[in-house]
Amino acid sequence: MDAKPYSHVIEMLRGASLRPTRQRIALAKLLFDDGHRHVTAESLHADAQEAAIRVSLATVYNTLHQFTEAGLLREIVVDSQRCYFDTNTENHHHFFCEETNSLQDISGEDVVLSKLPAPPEGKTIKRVDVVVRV
Amino acid sequence: MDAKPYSHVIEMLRGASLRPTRQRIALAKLLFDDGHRHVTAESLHADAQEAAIRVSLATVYNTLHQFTEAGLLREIVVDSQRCYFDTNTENHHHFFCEETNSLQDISGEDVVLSKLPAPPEGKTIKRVDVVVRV
DNA sequence: GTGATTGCAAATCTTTTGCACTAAA
DNA sequence: TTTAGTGCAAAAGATTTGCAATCAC
Repeated sequence: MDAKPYSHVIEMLRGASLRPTRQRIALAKLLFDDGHRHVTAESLHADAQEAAIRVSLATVYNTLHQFTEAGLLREIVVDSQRCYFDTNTENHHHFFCEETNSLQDISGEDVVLSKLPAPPEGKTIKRVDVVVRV
Repeated sequence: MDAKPYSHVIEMLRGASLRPTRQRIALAKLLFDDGHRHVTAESLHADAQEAAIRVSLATVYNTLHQFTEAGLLREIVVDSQRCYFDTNTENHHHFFCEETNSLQDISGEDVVLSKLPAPPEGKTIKRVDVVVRV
């Protein structure tokens, strides 16, 4: 497997006004170099350890939240005990297997909501999340 | 406001093979006597304190889970930091206001999913949850 | 150099657990 | 009496925070 260059993640970070530090670059490469991923802070920290990247768990948490605020990641709520983050930020939904605690993307086109109620007075719909529990 | 009798919650508990103890009866009355409610363990514990019901937080947690297993409550996942429980166990969905952390029911008929993908190999759909974030 | 970022350890918050005590049957 | 249920305090697990050390610019 070819190691990809650093330039593209550095660009991405600069674009998000995030200083391209060693830790952020390494985590961004883990997250974005191999197609879409679903991670938790713990799992990404473990991946980093395995890849011999020295980064603390606190920094992983901070980084995941900064990336999410910058729109590079999306937080998925499927379990009230753990935060999941998705590198796919397009309109889409999820299968969640409660047995293995694993997520699988459902493309936006494969779910059609043909009826939806109006939001409560004075509110605007920010997002509609569909979770199919299997 | 008329105090309702105890008999109906005692029946309900017996029906669920749960011994009708003082604490369970009191919590069941708080939960089911006034229409549908959305609670967290903390909020129900606070309600109990206010109603001068002596019950520990651990018992509130245990009770909420027992009620959920018995099908009297349903757990709703909208926030990865906290568990919410809904006294409405019918097919329905939710608005979730991220500003106030409050839930509002959407009746089952008001959401129509006209397209849904097939579940992954060997899996069965257990439930489809739609959360409209406002 | 200067201010942003990091690491660590401690703190926080929600939830669970172990065990002696109490109460329903 | 017998066994399920409860309370408390301690433990556990996820996440956040404070602050000194380090790094990007």
